[in-house]
Amino acid sequence: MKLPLSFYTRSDVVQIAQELLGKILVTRIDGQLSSGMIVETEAYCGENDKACHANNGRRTKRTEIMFQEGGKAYVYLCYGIHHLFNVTTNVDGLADAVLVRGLEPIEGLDLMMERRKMKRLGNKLSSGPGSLSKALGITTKMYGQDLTGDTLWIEDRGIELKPINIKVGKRVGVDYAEEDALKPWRFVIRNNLWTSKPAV
DNA sequence: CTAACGATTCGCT
DNA sequence: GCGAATCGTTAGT
Repeated sequence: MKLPLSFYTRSDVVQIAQELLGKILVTRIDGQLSSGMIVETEAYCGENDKACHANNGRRTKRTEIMFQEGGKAYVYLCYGIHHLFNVTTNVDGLADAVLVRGLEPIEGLDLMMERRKMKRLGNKLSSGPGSLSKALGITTKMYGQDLTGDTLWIEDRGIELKPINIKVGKRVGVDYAEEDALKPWRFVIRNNLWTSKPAV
């Protein structure tokens, strides 16, 4: 079943990041379905987290969506090349988000491989935030998409993870955030092939 | 208006 | 393992 708005509007973004492991991220573009299980996430908190784009009152055109009510897609371009997909959380006025960094493909394998221009299936297909966005066809056109809509959404298919199967670590690529770079806000599924590089 | 840089990936060595 | 690719956003002039 599709996750309800109430899943996203809760206040503990770190908790939500952890719960998103094992959920299914789905896109439907031009009638074509593709999906995968979320195997890696990172939490970003608007208040008190220098790694977050919206930290320190930076409410700009780009970060605006994070300040609104949760349950929307925050997509932005990184290094001029890669589209990174985030889920916004919390209530109106609080800019929290969860970055999805790894996906285990489930449906639409051919479509994903075509988008990624890969000849053979490999874990590079959708591990890493830029890669999975491209595999699912997520671009900045999806900015602000409602996750309770029918283009881009997240499902719960009853997959349950025990705490022992979840690894926790510091976030990737945020060394500039000083002391906040050390926060244990990265969650990955243990022994899953589809997580991005540095295993915690 | 201008300049600097990033929540990265890929290809080559 | 290392470096280039590449452009929107941001902050400062």
